[in-house]
Amino acid sequence: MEANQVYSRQQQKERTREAILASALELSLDHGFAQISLRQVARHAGLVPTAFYRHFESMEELGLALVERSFIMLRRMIRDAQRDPHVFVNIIDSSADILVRVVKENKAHFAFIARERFGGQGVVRQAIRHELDLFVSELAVVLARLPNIETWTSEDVHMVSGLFVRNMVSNAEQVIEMPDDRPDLEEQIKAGARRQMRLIVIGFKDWRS
Amino acid sequence: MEANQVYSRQQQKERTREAILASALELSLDHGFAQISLRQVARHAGLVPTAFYRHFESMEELGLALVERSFIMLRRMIRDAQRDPHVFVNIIDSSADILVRVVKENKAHFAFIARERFGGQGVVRQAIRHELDLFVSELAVVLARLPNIETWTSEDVHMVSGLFVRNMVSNAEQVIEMPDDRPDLEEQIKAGARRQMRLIVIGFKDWRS
DNA sequence: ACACGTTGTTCACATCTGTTCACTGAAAGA
DNA sequence: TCTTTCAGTGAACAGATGTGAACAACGTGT
Repeated sequence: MEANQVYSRQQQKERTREAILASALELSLDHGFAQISLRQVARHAGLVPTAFYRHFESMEELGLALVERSFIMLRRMIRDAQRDPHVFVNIIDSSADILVRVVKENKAHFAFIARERFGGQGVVRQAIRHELDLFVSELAVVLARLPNIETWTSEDVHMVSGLFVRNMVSNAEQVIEMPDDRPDLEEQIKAGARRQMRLIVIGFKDWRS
Repeated sequence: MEANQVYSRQQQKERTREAILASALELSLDHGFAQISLRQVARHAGLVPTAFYRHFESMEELGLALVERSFIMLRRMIRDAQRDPHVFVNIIDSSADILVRVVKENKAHFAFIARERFGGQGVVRQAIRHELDLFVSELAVVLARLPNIETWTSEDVHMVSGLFVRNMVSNAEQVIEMPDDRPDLEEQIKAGARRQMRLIVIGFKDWRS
């Protein structure tokens, strides 16, 4: 190394580990995680292929680390959103805004989840499905406290939660696929998301069984 | 060839083309289309790698052929479903039944669409998105004639159509991922789909703007 | 009957892959 | 200060990959 005496051993190790993760995320944006090779990741991180093994046993382990990391990000986003004062005033409109903004900010992570949820190799895909199921359950707990919903059966609440998460994922997909030079589409996506949420919410008060 | 004098040249060509398409579809069920190689497809179809080029210029072209084929199947399914007398009696329940049945029957095609919709390489993914958009528009025309909806703006109808297609895709994904040895899950998926559709339909009559 | 065109084969090559092994240099610990 | 530890290197491998060129076999139109 040139002038890295500044960093301790642990710091340096953490640094290159970070570089590997970032490289994998960036490369999988273009080609999908399952398509990229160990050598590509190492090269992009400025490493020789064999050095990869000092940090991950295999590409699969790297993939699982990315899943974990992506969902940590997702949960932080939800937590922050719940603190936002705007969501009390108008849940639907602000949710759409927040979704679009956060997805744009963390495009690579969301794209990773969206793609590998189906495209990925066995274990990674399984991990994502598990995390998503968990996420539906967590949202169900939040929803259960809403005015029109507090009398519903837990099955019904779970269903609605699934409906919301599904639409969240789907809208996130749209934002990811949105070309950078078409900011008009952003408003269109938001409008669609709002409409969908409103329609679902309208059904709440007349729901039975 | 051993005893294939029975078949004309065109017939034989069509046969191996068919074999290539079927092989690609079958192989992509396990690993995803983007992961499989030209050589694997050729081998599985009983061909030498270079013979592949007599039928497709590249794997990408093969992928596009599979997209086309899968959506032809999807449209035929919708057309047949509309003829089914049960759908008049109870749209929601029979839709859920039909969806699960057809997806089970054409698992490979649906899995291909679901996976490559996001996991795939650029052109294939783009083709699928385009076909799906088209599909939403087609469904919108059908929906526009429904009792509560005929007064809506076309934008709103399009939105609802998107909501339905999205849920259809999502439920299809669940059916695909369903283990073969768990037929109890099937009823659960149907129940979920029914609930979701009902909730959305309930919103219809109170929808405005 | 014969020349042509087309499907599929055989051989070849350069490239990229994952993984192994022995190594080096410098930080960490004694 | 001397020794140990360990992140990163470099060369080497066996295998898979896409693709090109020459060639064989055989339906097809003349």
